[in-house]
Amino acid sequence: MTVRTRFAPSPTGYLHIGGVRTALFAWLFAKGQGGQFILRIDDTDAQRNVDEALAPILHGLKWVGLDWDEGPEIGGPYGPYFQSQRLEKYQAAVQKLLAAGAAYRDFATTEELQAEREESQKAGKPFVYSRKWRAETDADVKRLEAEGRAGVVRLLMPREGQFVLNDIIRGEVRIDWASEQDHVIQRADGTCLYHLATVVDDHDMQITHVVRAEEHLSNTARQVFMFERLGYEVPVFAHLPYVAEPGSKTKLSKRKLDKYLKNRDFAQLMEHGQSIARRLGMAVSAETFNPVIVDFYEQVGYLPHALLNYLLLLGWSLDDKTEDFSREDMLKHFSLERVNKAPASFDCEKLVAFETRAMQRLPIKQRVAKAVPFLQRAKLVSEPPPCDTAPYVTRILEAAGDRLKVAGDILDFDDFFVADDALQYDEAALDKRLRKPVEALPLLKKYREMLAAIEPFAADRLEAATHEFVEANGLKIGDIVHAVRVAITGKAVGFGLFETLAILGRERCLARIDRALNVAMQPSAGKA
RNA sequence: GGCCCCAUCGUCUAGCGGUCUAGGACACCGGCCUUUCACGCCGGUAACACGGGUUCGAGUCCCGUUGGGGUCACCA
Repeated sequence: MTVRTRFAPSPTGYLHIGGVRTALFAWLFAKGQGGQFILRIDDTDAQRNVDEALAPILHGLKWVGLDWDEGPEIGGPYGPYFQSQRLEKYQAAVQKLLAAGAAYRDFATTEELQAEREESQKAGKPFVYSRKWRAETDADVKRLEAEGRAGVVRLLMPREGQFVLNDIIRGEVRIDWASEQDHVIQRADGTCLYHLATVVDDHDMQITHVVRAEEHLSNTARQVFMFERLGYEVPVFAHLPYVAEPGSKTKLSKRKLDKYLKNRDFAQLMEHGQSIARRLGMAVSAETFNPVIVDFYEQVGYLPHALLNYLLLLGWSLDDKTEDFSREDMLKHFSLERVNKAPASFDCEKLVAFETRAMQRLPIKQRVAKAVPFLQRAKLVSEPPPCDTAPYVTRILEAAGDRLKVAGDILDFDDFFVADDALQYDEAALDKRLRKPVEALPLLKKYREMLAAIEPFAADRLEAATHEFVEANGLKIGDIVHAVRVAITGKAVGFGLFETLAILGRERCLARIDRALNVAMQPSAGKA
């Protein structure tokens, strides 16, 4: 029997980072042993814009490369894969449970139930429904309906003994049946609830292993109860620890961004992403654009594999040293047995470290291919790009080396793409390097003349000439290099100056220096 | 609060009774390199929550305490 796992998100409008990890583990477990990974949409809670709320989830899964064998868009032999389209199946299961004496019709009102709950709470006892409005016969049903009551269907849960679960990750877990409620599985209007639906679907779709987050652990007893009373084979369960907040053990949630933003690393990750997004002209509201949502990483230009590699090690490890996993390595080595039991907190710094390493290893050609779309989105390069774009960006990225951590970082080098007379100067750098040192402007002028004559206008020649220039004028290299950098890039920081000069070319360098000389003679913008 | 789960450096983890004076990675702190930034290199700080057992021997097994977390819907 081949292994079949599933990921069953509800259409919330975004893909949570913890959800990706759950999907990853389920995907790896199945695909690693030649099985199937199924995507099913838990939309029993019929919402209006399912398509709209689902799109980002499908998109996110595709982006990280977690492809599904059956599910939305591709269908499959056990469809439909949307719970909202499977109601008859659930209703049939309800009938079966009713017939088997595993469920009953119940006519209690919300208020009556609430009263019972409060009573047990007052008594300090766990709530156990009295089953007072349970209809045992058709006559009961008639009588209760005549009272104007609406009937739901509840599970007739055992009230003695223990449920024993053998979880792949957590081992043996015991729960007293008495602590379980008579859960509602069908509403008065005939619609069905999640617990029933998930059991019916997992069976219909022949799921062999339910790999899901730990918050479902306490749901397992009632689900297994249904599997058994429905005469279904019970799948194997594996409950993953959840992904926790940075620096805490509380479950990571999209709703607590304000709190996470107080974490320095998280705030930094966010700010870095937002600065890129802003330059792309994107909306950067924390509500829709933040590191808890997977889309964030795609928009900013992270490599999907780096995210996956990081997430893989969040709660799982192969041994005491292996950190880098190719997709093949992951599939080959992953096992649920080695998943940790304790929650793991989301560590931004480490994610960035994986990303940095992955980007460094990416061949230059691919780095260029990742970067160019960002230049286009920022309107720094036209679309389609001029034919000299690729070689030009290649030179920049070669010079930038590992300074490009995510593809969007290419925007740090926007100065290579703007017109000479549109270059923005960092005022602080201008003050420090050109306006404040008394000798700066005359020196820069002199250096400009040297540049005008130098042949060839190439990095190594420029470097040698600059050293000669420094020596001839009794300077230190720092006396000229910083001034030139500010003059030609507008910035205080950047990669090697001589590469920068060479890439820009003589004409643009001279034009920029001339303009900088002019600008530097004006008073600081802030004071003007 | 009831029930359930969890517990090794700041973080992710290795460790499945002796090889642990606890290993790796990220972060951090020094130093080197250096035209800025980044990288790189060298070195360093840093953990078995606590208390009882079991055992010749416990980070590793058991119990308790403490702490953390999850869950208690006609949500999924």
